[in-house]
Amino acid sequence: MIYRYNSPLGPLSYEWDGEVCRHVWLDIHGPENISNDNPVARWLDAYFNGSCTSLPALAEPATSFQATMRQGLLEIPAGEVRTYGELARLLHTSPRAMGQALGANPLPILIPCHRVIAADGLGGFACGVEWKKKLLKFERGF
DNA sequence: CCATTCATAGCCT
DNA sequence: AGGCTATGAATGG
Repeated sequence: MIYRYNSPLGPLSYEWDGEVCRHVWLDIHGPENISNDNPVARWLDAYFNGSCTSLPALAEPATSFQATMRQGLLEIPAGEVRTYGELARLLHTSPRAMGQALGANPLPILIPCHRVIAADGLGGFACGVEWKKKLLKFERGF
């Protein structure tokens, strides 16, 4: 089931199948099903409140590399950022592959891919850099 | 200092 | 298999 969540930064959608969260979209994706009675909504409530709670159950990563990347991303504390190059060295891969893998990440925000920026600037964001800017500004505010 | 080029690794068709 | 990146470092003007 696809749900809608109205965050202070704008509307977003996510798919919760009762067991795990499968997708997150940073726009209005499907029909407008508002529900606060699932782990994803509760996590989002906490997140936009500035507090950290344990993540809801997430769908298994498609590849082992994505699993590694997810692990690496979760190491980044809120409000901090890493560059693609730093993460690439950390995960023993190349910066280019990082961008590719991050762009393929189906779970933005939950997996904090917005905390990864280019060495000399913001870098890109699959759902629009506006979201990335807003998220980083929001996290810096705390 | 700005523009262009290339190496690089994982993803998609 | 080939092309495509949400890069980064090196090179040339």
